[in-house]
Amino acid sequence: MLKITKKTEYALIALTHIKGNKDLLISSKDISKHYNIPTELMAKTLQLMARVGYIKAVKGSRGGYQSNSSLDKVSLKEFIESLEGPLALTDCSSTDNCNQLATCNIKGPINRINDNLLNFLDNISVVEITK
Amino acid sequence: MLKITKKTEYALIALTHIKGNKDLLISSKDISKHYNIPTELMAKTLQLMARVGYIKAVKGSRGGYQSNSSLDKVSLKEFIESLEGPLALTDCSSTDNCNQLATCNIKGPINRINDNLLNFLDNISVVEITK
DNA sequence: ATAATATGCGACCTAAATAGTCGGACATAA
DNA sequence: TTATGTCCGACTATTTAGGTCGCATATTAT
Repeated sequence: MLKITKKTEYALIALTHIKGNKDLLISSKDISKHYNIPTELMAKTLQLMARVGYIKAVKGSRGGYQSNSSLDKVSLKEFIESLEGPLALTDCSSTDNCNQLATCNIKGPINRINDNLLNFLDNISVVEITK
Repeated sequence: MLKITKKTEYALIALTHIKGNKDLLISSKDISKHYNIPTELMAKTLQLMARVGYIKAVKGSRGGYQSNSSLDKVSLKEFIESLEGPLALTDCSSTDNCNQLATCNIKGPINRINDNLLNFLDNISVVEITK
């Protein structure tokens, strides 16, 4: 309930580690071993972050990942959503497939809270975590 | 991701409905039909709320539920936790069964964010939703 | 009395989301 | 040409959420 996923956790741990070793190439295995994270899952998560552009990948032997500048302006909301999809407190906040939609008596307040929550996450910068 | 559960949703809808019909006895079926909520699940949720003390139950034919005053001071955090258990952004925020605990490099910032988030939910009163 | 209609409660089942695994392709340096 | 990387999709397992069922108890109307 209200938890962030392991994927997001692993992503933040990895990102922090990579940023802490600026200019060095860090392999997926390095990180997964260091932090006791399942190898394949760590690999997949790093690939995802590379695809999105948060880190730079270097292929081949002696390859690895490198910190990519310019994620200073990325908010936690943006970060999570780019890895996991849209954030919302309820279904009706993002989609409209809800069986109570027509008669719902808490839609207004809930959506207001949802907005405030997303705003809260949007005002947290990822670098507040990774630095 | 970050969603509140249906149980909480149903609880809030029911509570709002019951409070809107002050002094009247509202049955579980009434609510489940009105809002298109699975009967048994609505029943269970109402029983839970009655047990916690948010509403008052009257058994027997012509029985039902009634609004219980003095939930004005209940926060959304308190409400959710009493129905679902402790809220936390990560495992390490509430328990200590985490495989990264020893080496984790984001524990500090994450727990700070967790605190702020819980604080945010603790500053929302349930009546802001139900009224 | 007893039938009808409520709540109370635990065990159970199902569905969906999350977490983790596997196999194989491609890239590059030693 | 081998060792060591990233890349990627499909797959399986586990956990959590969502929903169902059966039976007990309480109360009221008939």
